[in-house]
Amino acid sequence: MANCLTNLDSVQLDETIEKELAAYAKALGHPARVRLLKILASGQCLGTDLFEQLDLAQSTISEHLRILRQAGLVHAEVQHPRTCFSLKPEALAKVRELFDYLD
Amino acid sequence: MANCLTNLDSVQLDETIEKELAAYAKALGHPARVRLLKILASGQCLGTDLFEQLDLAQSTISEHLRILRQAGLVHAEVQHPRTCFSLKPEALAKVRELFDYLD
DNA sequence: ATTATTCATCGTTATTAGACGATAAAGAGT
DNA sequence: ACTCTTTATCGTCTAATAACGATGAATAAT
Repeated sequence: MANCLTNLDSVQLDETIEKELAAYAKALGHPARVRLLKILASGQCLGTDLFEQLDLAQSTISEHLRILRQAGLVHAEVQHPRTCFSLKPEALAKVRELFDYLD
Repeated sequence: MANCLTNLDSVQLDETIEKELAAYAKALGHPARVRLLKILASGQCLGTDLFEQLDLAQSTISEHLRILRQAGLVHAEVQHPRTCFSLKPEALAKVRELFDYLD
């Protein structure tokens, strides 16, 4: 068993961080949502434009955007009949910070 | 619609990266798996020790470990009857690198 | 008032994920 | 050969996810 870790007590576990990181990761856990974030990373964008960049039904993309919004990664500003989507400026930094928990 | 992005053509999309990042993120998308990674980040560990750190059935944790292995985040070295689990050294760096795609 | 546009939501279906207990497998030690 | 320990796998159940088409809601423009 080689030099396996003996004192696991010294590992500082934080359930809150674990849940937060997992929630962000889950939101990122689909290629379509990664693509949406990538597009939004270069500037805010209307729904119609986003719909053109993915080979999925409008309703499906809308659902992915809802998941990203709910995770706090994306912001939506309604200007009927359009909606302007944007990456939440602090979002990526927050994910990186949480990810550092694993170091 | 303010200053919404006009030329989406300039956004460089990479489907391979999107899939890779999504796959890693999916593997990270559960609090139990984040915890397992956190523990392994401080050193390799036998299954029995891991099982004590989570309030889940042994079979469930084994399944989470399988997912982490399959995602390339964790390595398992069998030394019957035990298995020594360890974080793949390059794994976290790889995730960070992929995450930079979103910048 | 009517229409056109855009995005969200609903209803449905199929697939995947998460959990558990029970069982199997694989040696190590007796 | 048998037993013990440890981890993986199986079978089952429930819940969540992903996808679609169709419909609904909200307003600006006609």
